[in-house]
Amino acid sequence: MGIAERRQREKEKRRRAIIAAAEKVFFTKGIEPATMDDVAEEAELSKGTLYLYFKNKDDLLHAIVHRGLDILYKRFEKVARGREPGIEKLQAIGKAYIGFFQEDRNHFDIMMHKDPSRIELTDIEENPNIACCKETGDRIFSLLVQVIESGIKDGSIRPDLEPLKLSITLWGQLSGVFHLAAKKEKMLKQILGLDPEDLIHYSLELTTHCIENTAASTGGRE
Amino acid sequence: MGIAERRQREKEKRRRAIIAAAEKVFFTKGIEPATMDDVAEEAELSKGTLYLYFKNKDDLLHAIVHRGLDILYKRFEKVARGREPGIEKLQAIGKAYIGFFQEDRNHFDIMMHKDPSRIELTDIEENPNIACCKETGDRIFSLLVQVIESGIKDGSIRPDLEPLKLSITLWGQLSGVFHLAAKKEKMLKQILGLDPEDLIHYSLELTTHCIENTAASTGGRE
DNA sequence: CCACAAAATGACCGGGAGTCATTGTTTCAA
DNA sequence: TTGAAACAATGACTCCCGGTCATTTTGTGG
Repeated sequence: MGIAERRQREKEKRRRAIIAAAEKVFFTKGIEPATMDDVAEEAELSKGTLYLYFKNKDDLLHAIVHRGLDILYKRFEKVARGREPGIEKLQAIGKAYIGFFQEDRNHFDIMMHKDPSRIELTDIEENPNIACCKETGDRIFSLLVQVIESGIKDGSIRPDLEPLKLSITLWGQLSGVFHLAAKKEKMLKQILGLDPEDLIHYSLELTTHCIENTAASTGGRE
Repeated sequence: MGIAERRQREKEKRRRAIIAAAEKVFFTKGIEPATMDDVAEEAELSKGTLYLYFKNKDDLLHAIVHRGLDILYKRFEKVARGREPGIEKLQAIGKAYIGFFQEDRNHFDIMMHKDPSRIELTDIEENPNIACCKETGDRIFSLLVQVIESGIKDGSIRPDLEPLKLSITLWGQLSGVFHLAAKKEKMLKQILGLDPEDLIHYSLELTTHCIENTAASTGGRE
């Protein structure tokens, strides 16, 4: 009885096709100027059909944000797998974020515009898509917590720091600098003569310096 | 010839009255749900009149953001005046931000929703209100730069840090944590059992520890 | 009292988000 | 083969809201 399953697959496929069309439209026209009719045309569907797959424009946007978060998470995961000291993995995660910023600017911008921190508990029950988006956000947090814990264990990170609090703080701080760098890009460059990426690196160094365990008695690896 | 001047004053007064009405409406209904008709009714004016004083809804919002920034700046200025070491003034600025967060949550929320970093060079020439908003933002930055410079001079802040870069980084980091704390308030409390304000304090401590000059040879003041 | 300007008005327009009655398509039992 | 039930797609339509502009009201000076 594979009919139901086939239908399910086709539905999933169409859903992805709509997201792909929406990305194309949102990326080129910008979020607010882009209309649902635009997306419908790009997807070669009627507008009404879009609303069979997504609750509203916002929901569609969240699906894109979710894809972005997923891509970002995969970048993080890749560099956090190795056996390096925790502090180096944290740095690598920062660099991975910069890579995402440089190479997938479209997703980055949409994520900044409609950032994942919007997602609140109350929404989750009403909206499965958002809930799934939340999961990815949580996955990022727990990855950070793991890395920090491993860093404390291997002595590369100050042992007096609380992994959970620290991971949230780091995430908030880094996002803030990215946000600033992205939104004030022109201003930074033209008025202050600063390179946004340079600023992010600066922020990373500052933070790293601040959490690394300088009093490590185990005479350093390497 | 005081007629032109009086007219000018009256215009200014009406402008402020509209902003006051808009604050009332935006604060209670929320930014997107609130309509220009709502504001017009609250201000006891016709909708058309609003557009004699503000270019559009966004412009009106910026006026409110500007007021918020101004209030915040004044708080900063108050605590940055004294003769304390630079590092302590920086901490005090952080605390002042927390005070603003607690006591003027409405402005805070609007500033987070439509953050000042939106303001780009290109807009400035077309829109005097935005330009004036930018000024307040710059005032905050230059205050930070001053405090950092004073801190380096008095030996309380690491001398190898670049005041301009640092001030922007700190501002970005702090805003990021505030943003997270505000937007994920429920999630932090309910799932992780963390108090948002606690988190901000944590972030502040972390950063302070990171920029203070521990190698100060001058055996500490006090 | 008129003429002119400045200020205010609100009916109106355009456009986009979201709906829903209708139409088209697939499945399957009789 | 057919017809009816479930499922999927449609697009004309409604509603709402930001923004406009021809018209009216108010204030000023001769």
